Amino acid sequence: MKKNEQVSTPVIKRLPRYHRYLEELKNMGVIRISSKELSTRMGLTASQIRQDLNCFGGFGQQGYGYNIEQLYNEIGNILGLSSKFKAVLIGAGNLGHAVATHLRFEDRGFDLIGIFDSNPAVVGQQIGNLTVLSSDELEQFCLNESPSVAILCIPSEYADATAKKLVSLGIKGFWNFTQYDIATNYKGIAVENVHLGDSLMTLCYQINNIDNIDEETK
Amino acid sequence: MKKNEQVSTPVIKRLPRYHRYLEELKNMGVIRISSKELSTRMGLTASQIRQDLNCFGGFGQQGYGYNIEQLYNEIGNILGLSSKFKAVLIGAGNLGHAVATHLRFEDRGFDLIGIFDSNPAVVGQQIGNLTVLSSDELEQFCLNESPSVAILCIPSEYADATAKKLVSLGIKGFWNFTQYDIATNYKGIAVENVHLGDSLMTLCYQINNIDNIDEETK
DNA sequence: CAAACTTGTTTAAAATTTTAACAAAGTATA
DNA sequence: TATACTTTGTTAAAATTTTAAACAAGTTTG
Repeated sequence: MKKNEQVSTPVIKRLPRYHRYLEELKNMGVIRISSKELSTRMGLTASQIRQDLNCFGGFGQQGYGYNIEQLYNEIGNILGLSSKFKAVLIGAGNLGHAVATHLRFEDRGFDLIGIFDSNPAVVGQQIGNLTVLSSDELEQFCLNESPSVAILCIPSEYADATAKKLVSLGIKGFWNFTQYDIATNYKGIAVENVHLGDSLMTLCYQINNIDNIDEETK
Repeated sequence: MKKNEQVSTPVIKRLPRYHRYLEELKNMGVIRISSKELSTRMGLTASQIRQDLNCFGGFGQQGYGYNIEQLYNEIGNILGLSSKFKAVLIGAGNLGHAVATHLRFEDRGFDLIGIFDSNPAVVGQQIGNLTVLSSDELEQFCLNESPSVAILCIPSEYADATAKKLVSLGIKGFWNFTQYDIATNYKGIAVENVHLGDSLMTLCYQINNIDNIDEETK
């Protein structure tokens, strides 16, 4: 580790991407790579890669480049992927169900330990190795297990109240799939707002303006 | 409409958020709002809102502010939400299923007209008012229906080949839920990469660095 | 009519990204 | 071993983008 300064958000957001490319290279059996070659693969400049990595320390070697497995592990450490933050999923509808089964939480610093829904038709359902519990049990569950993260897959109108309640129960981070914006500058609370609807609208804009997009790339 | 210059990506990405807040205000029956009040609600500056909107024209009135319904409609027009781009969903696993049922495509410029999967156990399944078709039928379907958008909810290893094939079949935009990065500077192709895994890793970093996050907000 | 608002627009400041450059340290090779 | 080559870490500077501030001009309101 090197600097004590605040690392900028754009840099942080690029780390998972580096991690992905390095994982792929690792799986392909590649041993080492230079910032130059990685940059052409990723569509960045070598300079940016070196500068991003240098926010955290020097992981490469002059004349050699980066050892892929080592760099992969280093970035994993920076992201803290070996954490085991306990997570609860609130809302086990279609989306919640998919989120619970689709993401590899264990590889990304989380341990999904509880799923809750208010719909009696869903309560009791088995998802992965968890049984959906009633929302009525959420409070007691939090007192017992002290999860640190909540994944919100509930209707937007309940988001604000639910988030407030969860904060009072000790939740420290939200992965928010509702349309509601959870304030990102809440005291000591971490928030990732996903907002799939926004993404879809952005795509709509892009398609409507493809000519301009081309213009931009020139 | 006003300027011919290219509007920057961050501005575009904020439009759906404005749209959301205005929709909420509209539903609450509020008639008008000033950039000042909207800014405090959204946690932005009034200046930024006025400058963002001015990329597209002047929709307000001095001394009055903005008419909420009018501004809501204007932003909808800018985004092109009344388009009816034909969309196909590739991959009807948990995630694809959720995406198909959870998003209100009609309100966001799209019309989901086909769902495809290669798993025989899934083909024939009913999702909303659509029946899952076999991937073998995709090509013919595209030739018949000419969809302009593809939603990718398939394993990452098939993403590249599938995207290439779809482009050759006339697809103009991708909503990509795979881990693979679809090149965003492809000819005249629009891409929205969702990358839920990246988002989760970013959340992990944030929680591991909550102290620093607080520091940042000071 | 005058005071209070609030926009559209300009100008300035701040932050971020990109590019360039290069000494130092390693690798490869003869 | 010596020499040429590679490539990092780091600094500095330029370019771009984003954010904020400021204000004239037009509206509303009492």
